[in-house]
Amino acid sequence: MSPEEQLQRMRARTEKLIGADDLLKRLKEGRRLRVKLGVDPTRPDLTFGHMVVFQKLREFQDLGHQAVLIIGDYTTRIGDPTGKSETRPVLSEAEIEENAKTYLEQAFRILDPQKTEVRRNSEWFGKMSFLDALQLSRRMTVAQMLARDDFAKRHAANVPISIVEFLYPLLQGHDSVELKADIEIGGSDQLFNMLVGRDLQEQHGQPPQAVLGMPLLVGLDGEKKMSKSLGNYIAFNHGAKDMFGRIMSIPDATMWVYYDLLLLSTPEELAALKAGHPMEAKKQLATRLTDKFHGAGAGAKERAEFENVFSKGGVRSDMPEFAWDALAGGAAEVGIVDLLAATGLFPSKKEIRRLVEGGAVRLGDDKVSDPAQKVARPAGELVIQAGKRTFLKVR
RNA sequence: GGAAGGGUGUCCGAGUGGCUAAAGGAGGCGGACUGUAAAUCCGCUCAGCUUCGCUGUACGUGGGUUCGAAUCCCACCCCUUCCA
Repeated sequence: MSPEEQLQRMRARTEKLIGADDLLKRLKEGRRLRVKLGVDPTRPDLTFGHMVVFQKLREFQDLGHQAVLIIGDYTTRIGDPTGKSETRPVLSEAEIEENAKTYLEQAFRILDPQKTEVRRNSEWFGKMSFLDALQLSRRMTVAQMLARDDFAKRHAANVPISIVEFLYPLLQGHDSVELKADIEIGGSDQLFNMLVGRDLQEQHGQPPQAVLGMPLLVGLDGEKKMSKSLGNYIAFNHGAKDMFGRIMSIPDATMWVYYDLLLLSTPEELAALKAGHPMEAKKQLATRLTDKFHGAGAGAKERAEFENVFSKGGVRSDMPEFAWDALAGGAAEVGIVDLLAATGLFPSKKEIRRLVEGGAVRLGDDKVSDPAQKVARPAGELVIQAGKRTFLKVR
């Protein structure tokens, strides 16, 4: 593929590409680019938001470039303030290590492990002295930091900004120096940090990396950025049922974004889908994404379940089962609230009571609305539904 | 170091001695409608119990005043602003 064509590919679906001319030059030299992508193992799950950026990295791999996946095990101990209104909680080393492990496992569902260089930034930061850190910190000014949008906002709103937060972009930037990155990929909210990498590289006499900002994936609510802390996310690790279900719950407008950024659909494909019924398009979206993470066929199975449960008002075929004796302690009958509480599927008895009073609970085909209702030991098996999506079986 | 303001439930935000488990909004959950979308309407939204009620916990932390405190007093912790 010609350098120009490669650049074209790299550019697809990006929000911003800085340093494109220079990048083209390197491509023309036939260089194998070192493509950096950093993730902070702050939480155990990767979400579909990460998928956008991982898929871009995968594209680079497919073009024959060197992917460098950097696990921010050291930086996580500081906490990236990006997009946050407050400082992140500090994780213990063990938690970070645990998260890092699952991150890799998940990342390789998208990336080609054979073509991925995995690094941890504790490799170099762990060796740095405090003096080294001070030297690093003198490379940027407060005014430069305050140019970053979220810092500026917080500052204006009198929301505290800790000094370590100022250090974060420098650390991320220093990673690029250590890795001699040719290009860094990140969400568009990472632009500032990635640009710091350019500055630092230049100060170290390295050619500055290109910076590629990917659009931020919108979450399930269709409005805010997908993030674990907002709860509006889909994780790589979600079970097929949850994954399918969550996708089905997104607003219609959002599904086109998902088609584009997650399935990399062509404009023609999108046009065809838009011509049909949105429900059908959404089912296909959910099916294809579920297949991607749970294997071919998983999506179709969930689709069938979904249609049975929600379109036909049926019950799920695979619901958790409980033994009556385990729940009721051998009693012949027990209150509905106690019965459900014993399953451990609900946060509190109050919550169950509310569900019952709100008419959300069904015993078999019968709606229960009295929390005092007793349930007798079922002769065979008894299906209980609480709310739209919680089913369980007692036998 | 000095001065002033502030810390309330998932979040935002009222509340300055009892009627406050704490207005209002957002979010969430549930119901109706439906395409588990959107829009709309309704209900719920700390926990436990022997549940038309009772009890426990909750307004930064710890004490105190009071029959009674988120509200008053003291100490401490934290945040913000201005001055140095």
